[in-house]
Amino acid sequence: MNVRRTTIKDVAEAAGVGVATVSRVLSGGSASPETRERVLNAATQLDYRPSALGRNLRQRRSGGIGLLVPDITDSFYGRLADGVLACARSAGEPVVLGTTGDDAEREAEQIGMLLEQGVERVVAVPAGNAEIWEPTLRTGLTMVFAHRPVTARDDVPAVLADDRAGVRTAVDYLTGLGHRRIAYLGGPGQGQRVAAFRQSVGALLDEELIVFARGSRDSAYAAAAGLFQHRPDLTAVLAGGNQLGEAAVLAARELDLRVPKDLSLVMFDDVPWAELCSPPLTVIAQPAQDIGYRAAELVLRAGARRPRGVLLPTELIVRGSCGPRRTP
Amino acid sequence: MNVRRTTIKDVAEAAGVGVATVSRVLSGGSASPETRERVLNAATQLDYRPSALGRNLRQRRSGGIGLLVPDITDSFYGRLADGVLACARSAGEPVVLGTTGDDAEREAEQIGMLLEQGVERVVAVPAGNAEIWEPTLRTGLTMVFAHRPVTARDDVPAVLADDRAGVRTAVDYLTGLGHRRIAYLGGPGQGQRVAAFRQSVGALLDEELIVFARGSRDSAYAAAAGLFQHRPDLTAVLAGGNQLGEAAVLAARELDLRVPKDLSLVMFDDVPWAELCSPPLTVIAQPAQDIGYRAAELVLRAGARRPRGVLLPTELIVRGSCGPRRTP
DNA sequence: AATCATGATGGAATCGTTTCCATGAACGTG
DNA sequence: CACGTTCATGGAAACGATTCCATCATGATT
Repeated sequence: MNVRRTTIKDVAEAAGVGVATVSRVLSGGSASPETRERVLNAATQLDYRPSALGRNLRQRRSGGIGLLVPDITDSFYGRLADGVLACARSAGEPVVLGTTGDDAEREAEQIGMLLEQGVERVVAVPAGNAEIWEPTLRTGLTMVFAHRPVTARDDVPAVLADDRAGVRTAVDYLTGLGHRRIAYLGGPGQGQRVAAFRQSVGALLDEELIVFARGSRDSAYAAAAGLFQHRPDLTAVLAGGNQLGEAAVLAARELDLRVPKDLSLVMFDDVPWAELCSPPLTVIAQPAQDIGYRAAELVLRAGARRPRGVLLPTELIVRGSCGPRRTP
Repeated sequence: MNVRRTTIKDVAEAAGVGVATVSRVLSGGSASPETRERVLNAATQLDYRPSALGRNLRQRRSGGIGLLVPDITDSFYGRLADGVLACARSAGEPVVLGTTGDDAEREAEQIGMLLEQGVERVVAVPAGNAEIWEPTLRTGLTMVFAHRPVTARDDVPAVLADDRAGVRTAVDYLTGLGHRRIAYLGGPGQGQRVAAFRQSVGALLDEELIVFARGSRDSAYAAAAGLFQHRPDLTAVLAGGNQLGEAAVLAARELDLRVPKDLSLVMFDDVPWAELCSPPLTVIAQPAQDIGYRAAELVLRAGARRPRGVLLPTELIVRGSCGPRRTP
C-alpha cells in the first residue's frame, strides 16, 4: 500500500547517470544521444512521472493557470471556462477554478488563494474596479481579463466581445422597427455596454429605462418586473445577459405582456434554449468559448505579450422576439 | 520588482524563535501563549502567507481537490461544479477542474495530470467503467464518484440522484396518461437509468425504443430525430438529460410533432429554461448542486469515511409537455 | 533531595525537482 | 604540441514548508 513513487533519483540510478542529467534530458536540455536514450528507456521502464510538487517548489511557481468567473452555473461562463480548459489542456497545464459571485471581496480572497498555491497566471472576469486590482497586479502575476475590462488598466490585456458594436446593432435594429422607448436591463460590471447603449439610443435616452440587477436570478427577475411595472410605456428591452433575458421573459409573461406584440426583446448571449423559447429569442451572440480560449492563450504566452487586448465580433441573430412598435 | 516573498524563516527571525515553532503555532500545534502571540504578531506584521508549494512537497500531496466532469458547458455539470466549489471554498481548498468529454481515455489523461500535480482527492463523474478505473484506484487516491456509479466498485463512495425512483415516477406518470409506447433517449453512462427504465415499463418494453446518443448536441439531435422518424408510433419520450431534452424538442418541432398533443416529453434535469420552453417542460429535477457539495464533503472527510454512498431524491415537476395518449 | 513526567523549543533532516558550478574529455586551431 | 573552447556530466545547493528528535526547564511525585 505504501508504495513510494519512483523519483528522478531512481531513474538516474537505473540509467547509471546523475540526477542532473535525467532532469536535463527530460526537459529538453543538452545530452548525448546515447545518454538520452538510456535515460528515456529507464524512465519508461520505471513508469516515471515527474512530480510537479518538487518542480513547483524549485521554480517557486505552480504551473497551472487560475480561472476566476462570477458564476460557473451561467451558460456564458460555462462556455468561457470550456475555452480556457481547451487551451490549457493542449498546453498540458492544469486549471484552478474559482467563482467570485461578482463580489470584489470574494474575488480578492480567491486571488489570495491562487497566490498561496503559487499560481502565477490568471484569467479573470473582473468583478472589482481599478483600485481593487491595484494591489494584486503589483504582486507580479500574469493577468488577462476576459469578457470585461478593468477601466484604466490598459496595461493588462483583455479579451472582449465587441459589446459596443453589439449594442449598437441591437439598438439600430429596434429603432428600425419603430421603437422609441428602449430599456436596458443590465447586470454587474456592464459599464461598457451601458455607455454604448447611451450613445446608441442618442436622443431617445431615458435614464429611467436603464436598470441594474445584481448577480442572482431573483434580483434579475425583480429588476425586470419592476421595470415593466414602473414604465408600461416601454416597448423594447435589451437584456444584458442570458439570466437577465430569462428574467425578462418570465416577468413579461407574468405581467401578461406578449412578446413580441407588446414588448420586443433582444438578449445578450446566444444560448441553446433561445431557440426553444416561445417566441424564439433574438439575441446578440458572443463567442464565449473563443474568449476563454484566447484569454488562456494570452496568459500562457507571457513573454513578448504585446497585444493590449483582443476584440471579438458579436452577431445579431434575429429570431422571433422583436416586432414593430405596438401602436397604442 | 524582484521582491522575495516572506518565508517562515523571516517570521521566525522577526519573532526571535525557531522555524519549527512558527510552523507549530501556525498549524495549531502546542506553544506557550506568549510565544504564540509573538509569532502571530510577527506574521501579521510581515504579512506572511505560507507557501503551499513548500508544504505540498513536504507532505507529498497538494491540498486541492480535483473535479472531473464530462462537459462544463452542460448546465447540470455547471451546477454540480458549483456545489463542489462551494464546499471546497468553505474548507479553504482550491479546485482543479478538468473535462473528460465522457471519454475514458481523456479521463485517464486528466487523472494522470492530477496525480502529477499531487492532487490526491478527486470528485469525478466517471466516464469509463470498472476496469478502466482499476489502475487509478490502486494509486491510493481518495475518490468519490458523483452522478454515476462505477459498477462493481462499491468500495468507492458515490453520490447519486435517485435515478431509479425518478425513472419509475416518470414512467408511471406517462403510463397513467395512457401511454404504451414510451421511448428512452439516453446519453453515455446511463446504465442505471436504462435498467430502471426497463424494469419500470415492464411488459411494455420495446428495445427498439431505447436509443443512445454520444455526448454532443449533434449526436443528441440525430438520435432524437432518428427515433421519431423510425418509430412514428411512439407517443412518449423520456429524455435522459437536458441536452437530450433540448434535442427532443427541436427534433419534434422539425418533424411537426406537437408537444404534448402528438408526443409527451419528460426530461431529466430541471433547467431554468424548461419553464420558458413552449410548452413548459415536465421534468425530473435532480439536486445537481447538492450532489457536488456532498461529494466534495465526502472526499474531504477522508478519514473515517464509511458511507458507501449517498442517494439524493429526485422530484417530478409537472409542467405542460405531457398529455393523454393521442388517440389514433 | 533525587527522579520522573511533561511541555516548550530549536536544529536539522526531509520532500523531488531544477540549476549552478566544477570537472574532465574531446576537439580544433595557432 | 600546447592551449583555448565547447560540450556532456554529476555533485551539491537551493526552494519553503513540516516534522523528527534531542535538549532543557519546570513542576510533581516518591
